[in-house]
Amino acid sequence: MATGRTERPAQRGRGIPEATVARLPLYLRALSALSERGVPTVSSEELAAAAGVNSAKLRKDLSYLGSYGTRGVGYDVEYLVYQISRELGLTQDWPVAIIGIGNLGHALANYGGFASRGFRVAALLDADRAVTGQRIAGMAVRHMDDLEQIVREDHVSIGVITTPAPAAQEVADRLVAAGITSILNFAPTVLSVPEGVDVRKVDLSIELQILAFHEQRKSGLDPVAGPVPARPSKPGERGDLPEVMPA
Amino acid sequence: MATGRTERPAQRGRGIPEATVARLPLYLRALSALSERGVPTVSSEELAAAAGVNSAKLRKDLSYLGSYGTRGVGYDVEYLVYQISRELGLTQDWPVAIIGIGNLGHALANYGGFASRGFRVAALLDADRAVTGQRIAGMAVRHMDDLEQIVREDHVSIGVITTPAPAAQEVADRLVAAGITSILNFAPTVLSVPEGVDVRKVDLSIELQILAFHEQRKSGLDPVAGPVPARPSKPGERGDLPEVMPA
DNA sequence: CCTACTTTGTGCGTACGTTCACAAAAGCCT
DNA sequence: AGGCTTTTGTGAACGTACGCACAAAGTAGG
Ligand SMILES: NC(=O)c1ccc[n+]([C@@H]2O[C@H](COP(=O)([O-])OP(=O)(O)OC[C@H]3O[C@@H](n4cnc5c(N)ncnc54)[C@H](O)[C@@H]3O)[C@@H](O)[C@H]2O)c1
Ligand SMILES: NC(=O)c1ccc[n+]([C@@H]2O[C@H](COP(=O)([O-])OP(=O)(O)OC[C@H]3O[C@@H](n4cnc5c(N)ncnc54)[C@H](O)[C@@H]3O)[C@@H](O)[C@H]2O)c1
Repeated sequence: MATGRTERPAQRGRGIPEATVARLPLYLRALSALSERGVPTVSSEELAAAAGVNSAKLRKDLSYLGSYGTRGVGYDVEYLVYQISRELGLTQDWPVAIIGIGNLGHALANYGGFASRGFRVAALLDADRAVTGQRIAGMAVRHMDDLEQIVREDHVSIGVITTPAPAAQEVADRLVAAGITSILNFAPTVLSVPEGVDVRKVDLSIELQILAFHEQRKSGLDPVAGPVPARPSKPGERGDLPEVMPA
Repeated sequence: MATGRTERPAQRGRGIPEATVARLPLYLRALSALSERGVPTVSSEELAAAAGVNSAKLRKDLSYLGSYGTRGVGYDVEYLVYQISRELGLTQDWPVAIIGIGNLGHALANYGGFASRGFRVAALLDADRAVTGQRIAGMAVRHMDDLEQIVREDHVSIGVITTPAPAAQEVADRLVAAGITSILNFAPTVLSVPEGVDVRKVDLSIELQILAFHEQRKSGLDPVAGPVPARPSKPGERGDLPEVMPA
């Protein structure tokens, strides 16, 4: 979707690596817990343990934000909470719209953890008139017809897609057309969106398959055979159990 | 949780990179769609487009499984479906237990996409006696007391944790003690488990925070200031708006 | 059988991410 | 005031991942 020349090859905006960005929320969560317990300062070693990462990695991650630690002491918990929140953009309000209020959309709508960090569920949307009008968690489900208006009036910037897979691309297109530039997709499909729009996916099925792969490695010895579909007919074909790894 | 010396530094088992394993389910999904449409063969270019990846990456990924393509033609769809399924361990049955049947557990229990690829919901479990005994998707919710027995008798190897965060570690410990070696965790906590147990997490809040970070980069110019907690009192302290990046 | 075309499989350069290890900085104790 | 301890911040080494580009391998057509 780009010429692949002098765009922004890796590091976006300033210079925080993507891998670091993905860990900042983890640190923030650990710090919030410490904050609630009234802990004033924390060392990189302790915080790293709480977040489940290597302490050198944590220090390097934090160093991208600035030099907020004190040698010999550690990091001031409150101050670091603020700095990470600010970097992640959590000091402002992010209205979220959930599209597709079925099983999963219901669960998300009822979920309290949403609101905790500046994410406010601004709208629930569905295409089915049997669903629209229902009230969930004190909020009326609106019809897709109102999408553009809602996005505009409520300044929605993040859309969460929980429709069936076949509808996801179409919904994404409408969200983008309405001006949304960040999408969290729960439907098991690859969404294609224009440059400048961020899509992240949550895919239960993929997670399970990755677990199954490792599980197979651990318990059994090697992939289990089954009814093998014949190799595409080729002249000079050998057996149909192609297991050896050619060096 | 390990000595950190001569364990298994990166590539597990044989030699499929973790990044590749994470993409195989994507290819499998695209291939399944092609298969249903009756497409007999597919080129790396087409399949890569369907999966949303670079074609060279796809070819390299597939090359780890063996040499299953035909030059000048492409890959036989059915055959590749089988080979990837086998490698991921999807030719065998993986009974799954869901622990914590609240909002999210309910949604997962009702979710059809679970069963599609060898993953069978073998049990629903909860600690609350007001929940146990209910029937969801034709299945009775069992009490946590029966956990060990269920894991043993139904050969459950994958546990899905959908309890509140404070209970997650305790539940994980029990799952591990019962013999489970793969956990999918939806609770926003870092789980610590012994070596040999795989944990993957699905964390809505983290995904949203990552989106917010990029959103802030796109729309606003730089992190937005707010009520700044004073820097930890230090001798020789300047103002309290630490924005500049020291070179 | 030979030529032209298509597409795989992979070597290689580059970018990115992780971890070790240590000097420099800061607090603390005597 | 000075030395000792703690802990940060980062240079450097290593390992993993990505994507280009191309030779090799195969098909198709005459
Ligand atoms: N339920 C789960 O636990 C679960 C788990 C993982 C993934 N998913 C995925 O999440 C998605 C939703 O799952 P679900 O179980 O909630 O499905 P569901 O069928 O219960 O709900 C889907 C909702 O989307 C609405 N919808 C359909 N087309 C629409 C459109 N074009 N615009 C707006 N709304 C539309 C439907 O009216 C319905 O209310 C699916 O893609 C599913 O694969 C679900
Ligand atoms: N609901 C969502 O959309 C959503 C989204 C993202 C993450 N989460 C996370 O998923 C988890 C579940 O969310 P929820 O909304 O379904 O919560 P919930 O409170 O509706 O359900 C939790 C269930 O777990 C059971 N439980 C509690 N302690 C238990 C224990 N020790 N053993 C077994 N069962 C126990 C409770 O009885 C209850 O039925 C939470 O950690 C939440 O943060 C939920």
